[in-house]
Amino acid sequence: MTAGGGTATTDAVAVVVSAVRDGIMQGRFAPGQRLPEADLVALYDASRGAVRAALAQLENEGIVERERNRGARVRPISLQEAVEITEARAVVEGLCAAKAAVKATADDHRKLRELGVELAATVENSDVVAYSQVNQQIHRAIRDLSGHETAGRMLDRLRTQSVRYHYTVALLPGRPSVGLQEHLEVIETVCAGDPDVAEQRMRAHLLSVVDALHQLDANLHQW
Amino acid sequence: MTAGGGTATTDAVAVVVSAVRDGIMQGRFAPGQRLPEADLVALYDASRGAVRAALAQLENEGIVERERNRGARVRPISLQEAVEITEARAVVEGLCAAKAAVKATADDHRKLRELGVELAATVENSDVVAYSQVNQQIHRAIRDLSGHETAGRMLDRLRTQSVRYHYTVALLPGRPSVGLQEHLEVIETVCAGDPDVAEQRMRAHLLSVVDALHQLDANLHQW
DNA sequence: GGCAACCAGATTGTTAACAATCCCGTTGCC
DNA sequence: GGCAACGGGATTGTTAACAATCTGGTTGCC
Repeated sequence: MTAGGGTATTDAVAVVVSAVRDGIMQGRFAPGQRLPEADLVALYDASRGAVRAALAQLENEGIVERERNRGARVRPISLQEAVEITEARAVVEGLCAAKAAVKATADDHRKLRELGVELAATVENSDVVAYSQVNQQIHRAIRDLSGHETAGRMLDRLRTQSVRYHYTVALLPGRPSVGLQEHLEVIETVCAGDPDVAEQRMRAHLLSVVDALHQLDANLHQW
Repeated sequence: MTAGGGTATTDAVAVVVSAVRDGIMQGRFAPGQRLPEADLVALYDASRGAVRAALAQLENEGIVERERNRGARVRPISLQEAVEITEARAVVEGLCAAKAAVKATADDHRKLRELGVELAATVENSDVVAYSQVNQQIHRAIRDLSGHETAGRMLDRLRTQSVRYHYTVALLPGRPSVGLQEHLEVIETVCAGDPDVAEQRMRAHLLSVVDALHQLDANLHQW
């Protein structure tokens, strides 16, 4: 559940990093909210040194910003940045899809199609939470199939930065069914073994997420 | 000169980070070499805490690896990893080229073409060092023109990981003239304002670097 | 001679106290 | 009343000492 990027520092800091990151993802820490070291020490029963190291790492991951002598706060992500992140995902996951199309075995194809069926079920049941989860599983599966570790690390990093937005995109009316269609196409082209088409489809899918983000923005300004 | 990624931590650690990073890039610290904290303290006259924070950041950047209670060492980069990094660069810089093709002004076109002329001169003079520098300037210019900050951060990170290899690629016989040709094509298509073709050309260029890397590997095994 | 337990030096991990900086309410003056 | 200097409290930055762990060589036994 907890993005497992990077090598281990020490145990204590890893615990704090995970806790704060999850807290941000789940919205328990709001964008812009301050994160005083003393509070984190009390919350997670860690030493100040550990908290300090954890904040440094989170800053490096881009989800926390620090100002000298003024502490850390949750970094707010603008819509423009969410768009950029999704555009970057589009090209990197496109690369993964292309590699996956070449490398995947018949057994992998079966598992991918299974995930496709699962995703269809979540749309049928209008289960937005499950939709998001299976959605992630599909992207993760293709990223794993590609065997491209560098791309994997980049995607880990991008994901942690933008997860807050993913939930909201799935809430757009009609979005899940569009997303389902696109995912099924991606899965089929990966199974077909054509790297170029697989890449193109994956990119098209994520660029449609970019459109959805803009639509989300329009809705927000309307209110 | 010094890759300027990331926000500022404190001054002292930033100094150590830059120093060690440059040391690795220039080959003063060899891959696999140990980096004892005490040595860095003595070398850069910094406190141990600062050195420690710096090592944590360098680990996060992927150019140093640490094992608990066993210290830090320069992370060796395999050829496979260099290939992966270049493949990732291909798609991300492709994105930048596409954006740049749309955004660039007539003045930008002029400056780009100037860089192309400079690059041609370095090939004419067989000046490999200057070739590498102008090469970087061209890629940097396109990345800046794109205005895509997320892609920019990703490229910064990729670059610091693989700089050791860049020098060597330019040393392959005939490589500079091939690279020159490709760069000129990229520049012209960006100036033409067609995002799709610009992206395609940039990707083709970097995938040809991937080929060069493989060739480098073959040469190495021959010796 | 070979091998396992052991010990000293070196190296890293952790903690706690000290110093510097900033924020914000207060005071005194014009 | 408005404004600038001041000061206490809170928060972060830095340093130094202490504890834990690893490495490599040595000793003693079989």
